[in-house]
Amino acid sequence: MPSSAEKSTAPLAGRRAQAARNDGVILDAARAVFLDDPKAPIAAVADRAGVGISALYRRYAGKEDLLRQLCHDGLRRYVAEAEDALAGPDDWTAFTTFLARVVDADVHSLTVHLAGTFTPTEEMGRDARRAAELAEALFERARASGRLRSDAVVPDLGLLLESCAAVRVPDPERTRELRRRQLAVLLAGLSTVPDAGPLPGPPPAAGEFDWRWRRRE
Amino acid sequence: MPSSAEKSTAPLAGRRAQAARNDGVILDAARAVFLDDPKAPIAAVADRAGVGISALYRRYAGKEDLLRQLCHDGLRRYVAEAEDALAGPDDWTAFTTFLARVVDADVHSLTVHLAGTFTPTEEMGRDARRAAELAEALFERARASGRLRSDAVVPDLGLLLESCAAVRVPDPERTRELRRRQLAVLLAGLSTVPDAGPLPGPPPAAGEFDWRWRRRE
DNA sequence: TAGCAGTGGAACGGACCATTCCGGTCTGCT
DNA sequence: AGCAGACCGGAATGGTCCGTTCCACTGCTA
Repeated sequence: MPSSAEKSTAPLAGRRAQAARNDGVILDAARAVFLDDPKAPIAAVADRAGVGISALYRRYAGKEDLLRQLCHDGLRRYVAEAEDALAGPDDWTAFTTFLARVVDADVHSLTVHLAGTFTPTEEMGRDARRAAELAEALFERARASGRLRSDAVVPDLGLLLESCAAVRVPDPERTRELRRRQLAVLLAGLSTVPDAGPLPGPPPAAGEFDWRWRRRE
Repeated sequence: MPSSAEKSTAPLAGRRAQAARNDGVILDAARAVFLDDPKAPIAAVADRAGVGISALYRRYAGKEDLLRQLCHDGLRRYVAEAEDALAGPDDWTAFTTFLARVVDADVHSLTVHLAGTFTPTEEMGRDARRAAELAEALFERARASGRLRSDAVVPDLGLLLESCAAVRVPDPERTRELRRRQLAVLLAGLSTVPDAGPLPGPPPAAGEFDWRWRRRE
């Protein structure tokens, strides 16, 4: 309990400050909780954040609202990482560091795995489209670098991210390490190799993973 | 109507036959349902099987019992496929066909993903141990063939199977195709390649994925 | 034809959860 | 100083979902 010493200047003190700080605390807690279990109860978030349920409902109209927010944040993160990577000079490096960052931040769980639990906004649709464009750009540059096997296609990225997100152990830090390893294996598998035969079956198609976004009834 | 003519020989008719047939129908339905959603309600299985709930409870003491049975079957399937593959002459082929079969049958979802929903029997423990031995044997043979990259370790198989099981679209047949593709990528990634750097981070350890088997409370 | 294995499905009781509501506390303003 | 209201903790509410039990019924089987 900081007393009334600092008043107006500093980054807010007292009740207001606590409230403002809670904004972040709650969002962080929500991210952690729903990352661990997409259908965790709201109360779990409140507990994790160390606040009451009211603090949550003061900020979000309901669970769906919170989920949507979280998912949208993840989407934005994805876009941001893609843009950042795209700014780099080396084609292959841009591709791999983008994937590494996205895997590290578990953006996939934050977006795809939360899909269907809320009705998306129009803006999310736009962001998703933009994300797809950027991913394609990254992919094309990777292909241009010549290090990508020729029968790999853009939607393979979906498979790759899903695979990495599936790796999961109780300890988050260890999870990150194992995912990095898995990513390395997958990237090696998608790289040009002299002998390897072609990948089997029809390659994944563009919208083939969108089914998750259909509202679950 | 078929009176007491055929009594013991023929595949049974009438009430008894129906019952015997239901055994299989129910098990199939249960597999399909729980593969799709490990926490599906019992009623979903009954519906899918086209029988009443009683038909289920006549055969299994409860949900846990059914799940355990299903899981054990999966485990046995795993062992059977491993033994079968081990009998083949070519080291690398034995390894890859084993994996393909296990992935096709979705044995991973049947075992690991159902873990923690029931208390395992002692026999399952034995079978699990045997499964691990066989997997290791297969892995060592693959290594002996020289086609496996040197920094791959046995527990990487767990990562691999988890990854493949994570691939999932509404259509089961398409799911199988996509998983085959994913498996191909992963195997390529685990194969010996001239330039590739070493895999990052500490490799997965032996019991590192056993946490799922701890009873969820 | 009596009896019962086998069954369908309603009913029960409990667990779980989103959301609302009711005091209470502290603050910023007058 | 004092008060209106922002903010909050957490109990209470109402509803859904699900495992399991129960009971009436059917048609073999002996």
